[in-house]
Amino acid sequence: MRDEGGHAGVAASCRPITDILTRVGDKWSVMVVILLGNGTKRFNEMRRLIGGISQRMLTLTLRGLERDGLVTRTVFPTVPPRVDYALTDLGRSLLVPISALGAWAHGHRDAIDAARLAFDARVDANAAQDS
Amino acid sequence: MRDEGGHAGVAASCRPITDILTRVGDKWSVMVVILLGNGTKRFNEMRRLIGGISQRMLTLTLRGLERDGLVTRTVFPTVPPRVDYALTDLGRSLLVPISALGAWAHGHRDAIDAARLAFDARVDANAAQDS
DNA sequence: CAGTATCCGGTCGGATACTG
DNA sequence: CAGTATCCGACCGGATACTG
Repeated sequence: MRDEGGHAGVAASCRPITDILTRVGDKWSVMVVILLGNGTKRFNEMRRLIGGISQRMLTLTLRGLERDGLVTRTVFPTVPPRVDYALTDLGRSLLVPISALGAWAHGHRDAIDAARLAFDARVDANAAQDS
Repeated sequence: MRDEGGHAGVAASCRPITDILTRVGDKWSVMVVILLGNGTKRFNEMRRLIGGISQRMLTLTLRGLERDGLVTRTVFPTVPPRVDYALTDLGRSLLVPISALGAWAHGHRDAIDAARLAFDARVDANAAQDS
């Protein structure tokens, strides 16, 4: 019982993981979660803090996180309107493994950059040889 | 020093994390890494085990992981050709936070599904009201 | 067996304009 | 302020055909 016995169950057992990773692995979700990790924020406040995200994408990202129960959206019926976003308990619990992955990414950043440079150099060398 | 002081540094500090997550958050990378996590595999062997991935995507996924120094590719100049894929030390170290995230995903799967159902029901109810 | 090459539909995400 | 609506280019990923 090591790696054999894999009919199609491998894909099935990874489905939830991949599912989460595609939610959190998109262009902005992690940044939003981490940002909300240190406090409630308003819409345009996040927009400014992130700097580079479009209105549309911030809305879509927040809606996705809200749908998954990671973020709450609180509307104050004032004028001008005010909407607060915050992490739920579920969202805060996600912060733990996300931070672990973040720490890994930060810690191995140089190694990855070096690997990329080496790989690209090797590819370029091969391409030049095929002239 | 809590959440203020964010000019544009938030995006910068999340760049490596997002970078890793877009690599690992694509459709197949996690599955491939976990699969290689319990041993060296050959190309078509992985293709069968994953079941559902196209030849093209498996190639691209493996090339990406190889480029980042997470996977090694060993070609045996035999006939028919044989190519072995395995995790590097870096790749194995990634397995740790990935597994943590996997455990989180697995553990909170029901909560997320429930949140989605509730959210969709709420949206449907609002849509019906706007008839 | 282990790829590469090409085509092509679907989705992601930015830009812009408009609204309560 | 906090969105929605629309358009559109870029990229992702599957299907298919071909190769050493």
